[in-house]
Amino acid sequence: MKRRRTGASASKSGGRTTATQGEKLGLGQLERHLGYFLRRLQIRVFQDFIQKLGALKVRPAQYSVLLIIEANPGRSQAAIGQTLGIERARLTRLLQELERRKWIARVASASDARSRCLHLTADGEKALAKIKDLAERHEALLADRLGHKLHTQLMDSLRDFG
Amino acid sequence: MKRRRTGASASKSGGRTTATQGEKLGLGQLERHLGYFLRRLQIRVFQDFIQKLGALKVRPAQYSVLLIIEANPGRSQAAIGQTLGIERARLTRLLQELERRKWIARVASASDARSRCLHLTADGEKALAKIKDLAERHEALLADRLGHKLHTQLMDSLRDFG
DNA sequence: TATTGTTATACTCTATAACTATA
DNA sequence: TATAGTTATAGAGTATAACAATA
Repeated sequence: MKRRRTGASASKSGGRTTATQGEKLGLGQLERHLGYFLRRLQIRVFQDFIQKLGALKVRPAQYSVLLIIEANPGRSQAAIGQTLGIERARLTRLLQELERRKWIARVASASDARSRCLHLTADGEKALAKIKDLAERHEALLADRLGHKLHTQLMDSLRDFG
Repeated sequence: MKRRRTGASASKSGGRTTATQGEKLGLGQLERHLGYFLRRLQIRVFQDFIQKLGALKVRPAQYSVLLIIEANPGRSQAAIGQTLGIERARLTRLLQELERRKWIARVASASDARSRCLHLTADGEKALAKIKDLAERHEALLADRLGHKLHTQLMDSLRDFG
């Protein structure tokens, strides 16, 4: 018996009253939903990221925006929002925070007065170097935990759904 | 050319001024992070779930709690929270909503006066039957979109991380 | 008319802390 | 002292709507 899925292992006449410690319940139909397992793993991955990047106070969404700006300097907020699936109102606040920290600059577009072109500042590039270093360690740990084979396999499977 | 990953396809002298429509930027280092793809897919899956269950106003977290109660009637909030990784303060509010809808009942525990045992009501069982029906359609569509082979593969890979 | 970026509101979810009543 | 459940607060993320400036 490896795992107890349904058991009514009541704490009634049990030896100790250590209560509900370590008891795991059955998942029922939840066992059949990919979304559930996807969510659980995603939360674990993000929590590790947030913890590892905690010292620099960088959240996953901020990190993703910095990487996109680095890879596509001079593009508009609209383009970045569309790429990452971040709603423009949310992106505005997110970018304000990055600008407050002097990591990015928003310059008026020459071709469209409504647009603002996004760039990393020198400070931003320096900060991002550190951030990427920590992020790589995070990813390496994740690959270790999942097994490098599964890590690659999952990446390849999921990448085609962006 | 299927997808443009990095291109500097500026809208300067382009034929139309249809702007940023359909332009996708490169992901840069983001391409190497499993968490990113995990998150994107999870969001898509949940959005489809929420849309399909929208008529019944059931969110994924509520659904998961109903299924756990169904599979483990009479258990405490603490046990359910631990199983699903839902913090107890959050679970309290979530259960209050389900109780308000008469889908669950919380009865005082005989063995521990602090505890409340959770059960589905008759209404709750009826509602859950409908909900499960919609949830199965959601899962079937997901399997279709991912391909049944990949769907199974992902389930098997992710299940072992709960 | 449509789009860019901004502000504002509301709701969900997560993370805490503090409190009560029991154990 | 530790646990079960509750209340409250703060922050992130998501979903809207409305607005000004520009296309």
